[in-house]
Amino acid sequence: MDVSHLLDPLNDAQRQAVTSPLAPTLVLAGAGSGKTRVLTHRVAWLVQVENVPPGGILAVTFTNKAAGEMRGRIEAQLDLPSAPLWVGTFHGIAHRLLRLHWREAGLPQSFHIIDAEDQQRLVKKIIRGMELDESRWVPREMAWFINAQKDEGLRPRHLQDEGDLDRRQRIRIYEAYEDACHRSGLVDFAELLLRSYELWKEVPGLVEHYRNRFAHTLVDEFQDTNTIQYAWMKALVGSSSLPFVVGDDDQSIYRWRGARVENLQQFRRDFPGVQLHRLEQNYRSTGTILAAANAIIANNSGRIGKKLWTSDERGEPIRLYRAYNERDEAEFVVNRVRNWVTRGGKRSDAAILYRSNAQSRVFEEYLLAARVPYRVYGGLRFFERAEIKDALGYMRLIANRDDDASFERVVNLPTRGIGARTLELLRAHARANSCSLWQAGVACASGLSARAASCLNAFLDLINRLEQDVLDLPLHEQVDHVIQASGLAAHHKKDRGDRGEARLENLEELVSAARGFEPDDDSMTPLAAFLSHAVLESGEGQAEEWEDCVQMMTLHSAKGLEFPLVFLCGMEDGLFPHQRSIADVQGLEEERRLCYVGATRAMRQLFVTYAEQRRMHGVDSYGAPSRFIAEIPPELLEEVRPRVQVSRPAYQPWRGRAQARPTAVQGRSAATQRFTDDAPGSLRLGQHVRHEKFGSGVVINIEGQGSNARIQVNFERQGTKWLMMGYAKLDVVQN
DNA sequence: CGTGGGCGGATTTTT
DNA sequence: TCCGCCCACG
Repeated sequence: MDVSHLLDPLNDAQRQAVTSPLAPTLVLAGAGSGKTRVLTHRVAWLVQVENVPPGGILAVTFTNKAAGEMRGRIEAQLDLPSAPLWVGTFHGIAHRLLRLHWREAGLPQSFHIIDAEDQQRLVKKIIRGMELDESRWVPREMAWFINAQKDEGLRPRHLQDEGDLDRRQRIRIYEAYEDACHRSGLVDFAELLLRSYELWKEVPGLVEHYRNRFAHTLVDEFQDTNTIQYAWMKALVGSSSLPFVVGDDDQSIYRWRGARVENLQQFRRDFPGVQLHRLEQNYRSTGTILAAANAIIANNSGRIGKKLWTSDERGEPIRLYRAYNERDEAEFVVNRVRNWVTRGGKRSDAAILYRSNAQSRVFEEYLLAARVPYRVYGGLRFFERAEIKDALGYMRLIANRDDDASFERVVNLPTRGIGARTLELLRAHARANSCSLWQAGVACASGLSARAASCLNAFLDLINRLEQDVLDLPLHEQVDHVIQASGLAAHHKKDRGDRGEARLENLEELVSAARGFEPDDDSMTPLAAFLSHAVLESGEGQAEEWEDCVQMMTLHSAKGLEFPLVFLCGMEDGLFPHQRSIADVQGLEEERRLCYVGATRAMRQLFVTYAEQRRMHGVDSYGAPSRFIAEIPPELLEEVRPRVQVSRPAYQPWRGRAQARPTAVQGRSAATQRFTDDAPGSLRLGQHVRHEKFGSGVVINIEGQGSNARIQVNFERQGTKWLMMGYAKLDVVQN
């Protein structure tokens, strides 16, 4: 068979990896080195050259997006439907296994998946049920604890209190949580993985069956696997199936949620004779950007080792901007974006990256003021919105009356006279009889006041009736009917204004989502399949109209993306690297990897900015420039400094000795200092000025324009004052 | 049962 | 500073 179409588009290293002999294989794939291409071509190679039937291949990723992309590219590559291949996320595949083997897994056939929010609510409910102090046993932290145990493969019975009373209590909460999940048939995300791992371990013959079926297991982003995912893969692969894993230890940024970079090294130990390939040629960035990224990451210890190179030109230097404060930083970035657009660039080619979400606000304000369209990634996603979860709550209750979380969610939404008193009674009854709230409702209807009883009965009847109404309807009509008949639609319609309207639109969008939904698993009802889909696939991009806009996101969410123009903002010690990660080496190295990820997002031009002063949580703080800046070789950097210039002739530059500010990069002065045209030609924030009466100070705010503008100056001796531009006699201090 | 004010807490995020 | 949560009040 002619395989030239398969191999021609590959470079040497990629070709080596794709055609790797049938042995355990590890591909170290640097940023932008064509990792996905290698994975998809490997699948095609296995099918077309090694004659592996597509059904014998399992490909695992972390995100639905990556899974979708891989599936699409495999289909294009093979030119046949990829249905027989199992391509999915760890969670999606675990889910599929549990649906197929629910009995062996000890789950009810109708088990439901709960998302992180549901989980936290449930944990909170349990803590309350145990009459524990919620400020001491913080639900969020307890949920975290439970997930961390599950990620390590640990059940309560595996845990010892070690004589520690706190720990003992945490284990009890974990136990109580497990009981509750069991009673209601609920499965959280970590449980999907752990349960399917236990399936391998405890059901005789099952893992052998899958081992035989999947002769090849491919794993993407291997550096992100946690303990249980690694153990799961290892158990599946056994000694007869062949693993092909791709990852980059330098891009491991999820240690804090259980990811183990060590799994890469562990893989080499666990599978002797591993074929190791390195993809080091980068097709994304300029030489300068790569040199900087390489230099930064070289400061980490214990790397497997890898050095990116490119045949691309050196390109522009990395530009460093030292802002006076976060507003100045935002203004600079916005000006640069406008500049880019003026010169014909697309807004969507520009990305503003930052360490934490809170930083987006200032950028948003300035982009808004400059009327530059933007999009912030990382808000609530479609299926996480309250109104959507309410509607799904009804659907879930229809599918499973014992789903307490959904019961509580919708029992009084819209309000129908079932208040806290009634609910407390039901909870007590449910607790006493170890039954669900629904069962408690059926049982205690008589023990309530006539009024409460009739309200409650009306609700029980409503749910029963909805189930009947919906029985023979196609999925989207089921959803529509429930939204209407439950009163949810009317409830939001009452709320005049943007918010209610937006919620109604989202509910309509839910109906469309249901209309477009294609179940991929016929062991479930379409409704059950849709509900699982809604939890596992949180709906990124749902109902998002696409416009050419500036992209804003955290460094974490930028992983895997690329942009011609990138701004790495807020590069200050304490913010990035984050204060909470600075103390230990591991934490700091992860921050450094994050910096590496950020830098390697840039294709043509990288800007690095930091603010000398930053207002956070209402307090001003003064951070030193990020230590990562100093790790960039100075010859790659060019410091951008605003031209110190006054727009109005009224301001006479003060002819004193220039106040030298410390150079941006500590201990280095090689960064080329050049005055550029960034200042809009007026007094800028951070400008040192002198007033004949108040003395010297610093401009900290500017409002308005022209002679009507007001400026706020922080005077050394007099404190802050607002001054009218037109009247104040200010001298600019050259600095 | 719904709202407003006081309080505490405030990396990073997918599934 | 700002957001979300809880409780007290109308």
